[in-house]
Amino acid sequence: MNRQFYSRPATIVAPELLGQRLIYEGPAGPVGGIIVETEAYMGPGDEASQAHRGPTPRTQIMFGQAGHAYIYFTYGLHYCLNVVTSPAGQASAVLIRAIEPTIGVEVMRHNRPVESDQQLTNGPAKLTQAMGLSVVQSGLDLLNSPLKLLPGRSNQVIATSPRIGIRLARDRLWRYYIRDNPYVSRTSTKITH
DNA sequence: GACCAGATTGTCT
DNA sequence: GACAATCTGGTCA
Repeated sequence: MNRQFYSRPATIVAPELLGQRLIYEGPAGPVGGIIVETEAYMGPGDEASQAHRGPTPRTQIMFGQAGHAYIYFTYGLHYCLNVVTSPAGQASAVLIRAIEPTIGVEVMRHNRPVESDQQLTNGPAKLTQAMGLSVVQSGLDLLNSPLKLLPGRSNQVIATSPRIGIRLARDRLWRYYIRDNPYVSRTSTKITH
């Protein structure tokens, strides 16, 4: 996994991130798990992307170098984690929507007390809360920081669907997830394979 | 499971 | 001033 891996369009990188391990070496020890759900955002040409109207102070990290983390604050109380892709300036990024918790599960249970581990990281704001990520970690280089990606499983069965929680460009099937994995954020009512 | 309301604040028009 | 790449907790079935 090198810079070249990330320097490709989000629609290519997003499905390839499925099955890989996301790890954050946090203050309470390493936390993370297997990525099971992602979404691609393609920059200014994508109406659903925050980069749609060009760079702003908030979105400038998306316009920077591939392989960096872009974490934003939304709905007044939630954080979402993205990986910047494509060559700098294109503002293409992949939203990490869900992971299967495998590393530091005790720490994540403490960060996010819920009844079942299935609810621990099965959503974009849930996994940032469980892993202890916020805008403080935004901008970190996944190739050289406490936030990193490592090889995990391969040969996963990948399904696609429309992206979730957006108003525009709902016709694009740019959500990718591992089929039948219990940690995917929701059982979509409208699955397209 | 489906549908709905409310939380809560940064960001941009 | 409108809205947001969401979540929780309620109702009804």
